[in-house]
Amino acid sequence: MAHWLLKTEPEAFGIDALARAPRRTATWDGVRNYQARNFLRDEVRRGEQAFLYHSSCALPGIAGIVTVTRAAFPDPSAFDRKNQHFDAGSEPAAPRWYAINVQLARRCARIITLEELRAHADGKLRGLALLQRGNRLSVQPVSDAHWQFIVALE
DNA sequence: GCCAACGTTGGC
DNA sequence: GCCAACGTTGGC
Repeated sequence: MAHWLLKTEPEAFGIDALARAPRRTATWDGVRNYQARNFLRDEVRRGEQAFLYHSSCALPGIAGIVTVTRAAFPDPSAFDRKNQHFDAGSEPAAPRWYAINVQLARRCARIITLEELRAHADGKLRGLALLQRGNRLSVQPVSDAHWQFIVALE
């Protein structure tokens, strides 16, 4: 099974909000980047796990692990005129954007910081998408080797 | 199809 | 708030 990394801004929806959600489950919606959309739509499978990464905050890093409980389905927020992610170009008959459902598997004992991950950028974490220069993807693949190494950092 | 302008992301 | 990097838009 593949592994993933999902970015979120904790002020918008972070691990605390997920922990409080019913069944600790939420719809991962609002992705409006085609490359990230393609990962969601074509590759992310039910039962796979992902790191939940906090960005644009005081301590950027991996905050926890989530399990995908529902594979891709048309992103409802794209159809909702009142939603900030509304996209008139996406229609139910031909959806442009996709969402998944995720459930919090567990919090990390501590935030595994971007700084710490970066310390291994030329070693065990060489090639990790998160560490690529200019990377902005909100859905990223994580290799098995990288996954195991990062889990062990905790 | 090119590419400049613009908007967004996200670390610092 | 700054700014580098990237994606998207739109004129041509």
